Amino acid sequence: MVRPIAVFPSPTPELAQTLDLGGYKWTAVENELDSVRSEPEEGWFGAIIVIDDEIKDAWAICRSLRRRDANIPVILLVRGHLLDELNMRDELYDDFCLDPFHPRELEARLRHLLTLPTHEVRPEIVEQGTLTLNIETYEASIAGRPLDLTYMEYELLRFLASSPGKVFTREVLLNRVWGYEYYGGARTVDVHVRRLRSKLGEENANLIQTVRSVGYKFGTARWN
Amino acid sequence: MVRPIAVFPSPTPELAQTLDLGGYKWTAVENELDSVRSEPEEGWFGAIIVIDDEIKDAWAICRSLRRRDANIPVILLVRGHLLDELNMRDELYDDFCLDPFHPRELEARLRHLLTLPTHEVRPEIVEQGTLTLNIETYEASIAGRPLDLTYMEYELLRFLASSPGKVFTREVLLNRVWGYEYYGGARTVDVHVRRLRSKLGEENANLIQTVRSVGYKFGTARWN
DNA sequence: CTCGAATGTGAACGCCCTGTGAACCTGTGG
DNA sequence: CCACAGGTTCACAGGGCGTTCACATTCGAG
Repeated sequence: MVRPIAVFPSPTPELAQTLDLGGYKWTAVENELDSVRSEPEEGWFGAIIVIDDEIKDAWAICRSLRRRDANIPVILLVRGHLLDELNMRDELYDDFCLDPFHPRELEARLRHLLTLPTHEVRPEIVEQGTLTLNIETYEASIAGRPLDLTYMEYELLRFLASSPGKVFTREVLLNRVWGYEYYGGARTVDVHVRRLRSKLGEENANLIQTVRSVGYKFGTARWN
Repeated sequence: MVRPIAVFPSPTPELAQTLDLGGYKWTAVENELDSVRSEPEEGWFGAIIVIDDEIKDAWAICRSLRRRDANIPVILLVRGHLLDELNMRDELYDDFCLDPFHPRELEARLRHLLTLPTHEVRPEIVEQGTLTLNIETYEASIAGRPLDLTYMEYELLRFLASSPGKVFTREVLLNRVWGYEYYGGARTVDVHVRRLRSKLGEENANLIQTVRSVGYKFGTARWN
């Protein structure tokens, strides 16, 4: 996952290390305003809020996150003597971990909360312009018109569309979408791109753009 | 709350005391079969499963609870050196607590998980289009015509129909409907799907749709 | 403009996924 | 002991679709 986790306040070295080792991207936020301003366009992946000195600020951020999008997973780090703070505020967080924490416990909680799609009430959907991909149902549609895609076409389109504008070489695509080492079938990508374009329709074929001598990218067409 | 919490295995004095002081009713269960047999008519309020000696039994109970997809909240009590057990089994529990536990931490987790209104009571009747499933009587009918389904056919149909449109892999279906680890009998799912389709009748056979290379789903597009 | 490399395009091959019928196994009731 | 129902596994056939190839077209450097 590329989306960052919001961390309040600036994490201790132990916390930063645990996040880094877990492969998570994170961004420190200093206050509620910051948690809004620093939020990336795709939204936070989750939030880790330390309940310690600045208790009021911490809860303010939680409320702010809940108000904006109830589905952002929130994990609290809380000192034992502050456990009572959680009482009557159950709706402001999803999980908590006693601080100081055991790295493996926090790791397990992060994995459980963040990698499990069950907690996401909203259907997992990728949207780019008029293109909509529903991860749960494996359905795709563009401008309301449903697309009948095969498995590989769907996977390729999803991969491209989830990083709009970014160029991928054929080799990278084979690795990430097909999942095996490059064996010499680079043209396979071309053919799938072609079928995708034809299924996207005349007016949307340029959603997948060729970058000559490099590869392909997904981009909303701004000129015709 | 009157519904009891299932506790596996028989709780230690500390655990029993924590539950009693929290005002929870609880029932000790000894094994998977017990967790089904002892379940009150209104269903369990939640479950506390200790991951310790009888690991396999513990997970079997979790799978069994998850099988009747009423969202029974499951909290694990796990020794630190067994944390790895949780890996890849995220769908089998909702929260965990390191054991030995601090009473106030467990108390907070119980309150957080059990008092939140996220866990609704299991539905008595599932209706999707012309399909009707009566949970109590195990009766199914489509367009008024009653269906004569076997137990597994009924469970499979109910699971699929309760998340219309969502695609499930054979592996997930074996886990959630059959309730065991995936050992290679994926074709079992195919055969049951085929029988379901034939019993649904010619005109409704497409209610269960094949998503090639992925799995099966119930119904068609949700978003149209 | 010319040429070579990169990409688009149509078609054909063949693997692997799924549907399907039937056998096998297990438990239950008579 | 047999008959039967229901669940699981197996073998085989058909077809979808991913891959590859040959050829056409386009692009860009010089």
